[in-house]
Amino acid sequence: MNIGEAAKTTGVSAKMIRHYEAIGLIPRAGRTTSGYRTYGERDVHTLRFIRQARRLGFSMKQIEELLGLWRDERRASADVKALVLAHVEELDAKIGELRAMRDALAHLATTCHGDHRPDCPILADLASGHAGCGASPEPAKTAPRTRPRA
Amino acid sequence: MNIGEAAKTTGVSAKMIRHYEAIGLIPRAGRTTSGYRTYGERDVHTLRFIRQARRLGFSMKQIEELLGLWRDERRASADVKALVLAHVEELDAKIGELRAMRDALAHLATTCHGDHRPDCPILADLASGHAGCGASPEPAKTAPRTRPRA
DNA sequence: GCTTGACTCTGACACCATGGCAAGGTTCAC
DNA sequence: GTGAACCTTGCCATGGTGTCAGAGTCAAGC
Repeated sequence: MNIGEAAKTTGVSAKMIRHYEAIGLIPRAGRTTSGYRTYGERDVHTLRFIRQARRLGFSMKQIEELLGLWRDERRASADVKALVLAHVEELDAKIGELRAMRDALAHLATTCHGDHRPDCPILADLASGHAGCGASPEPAKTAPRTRPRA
Repeated sequence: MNIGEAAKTTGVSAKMIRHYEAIGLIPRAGRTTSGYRTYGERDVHTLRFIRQARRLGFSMKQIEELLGLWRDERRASADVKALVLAHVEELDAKIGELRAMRDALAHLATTCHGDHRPDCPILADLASGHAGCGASPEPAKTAPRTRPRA
């Protein structure tokens, strides 16, 4: 299987497959004599695993750990669960931040009459510098942009 | 006021002030004969406006528009409101995605006994490739990382 | 006046995950 | 053998921020 077909069947772009190889997330693919990468069932499986984890918002680092656990026959399921629960907490934190922003903005919007006149409490509030959103956003792992292809 | 002091009083780092100037978000600052940037009340005001908007999760592009409206005496408050409501929708979408991930993961976690044994439905699910999270995450504007300083 | 420390300047590199483009090689069907 | 569709590598871009390096500037103390 060439990289294009692997991409098609796994939903991971060829570009990303190469990238994952480059950063060592997946082992170096086999090559034909002319240098084309080749993929088998096993590789496809791994790629699907990765795509699925990305969809669930895991960072590459976390996915590395998940892959390690996946490949380790002697893993303890508790380790997997802990990793997942930690990620759930991250998501909760992120959601909380966004919701604080959302609520602050929605409230602000209600204070603005929204017509042709120029005076606008929203701008006044922004200019005042006085917060309105309690959240103190973290670096905030960007969610994976899942497959524009599939 | 030098850039350092402007940074301190506005909560925008000196680095970012220079960056905003470089991308044209704020006008070029005045300079001393030796090349130091100087800032006045007006600049401080603008910077606080920007910081506040970032805190509320607006992208730089949106902030550019907000600044334009802010500076335009003849704006219609409806334009501001529309911009804000659009951003609220973006936030809602983002929150929805994250919550879908969160719920899928939380559910998955409940299926895993989480002990010393290796068998783990979480890994099995990831490996199956069969989704579990309906969300199809967008590029996902990273939330601003607000001031480690203040 | 000289030194020292705190500031400033510019520019480059890093993050993270991904896309895009370009210039060239390969494979396969017609 | 030719063209289309694929593959290769490598570089640049995104967004918003930090960090670092090397060099200039300023003010205060001696």
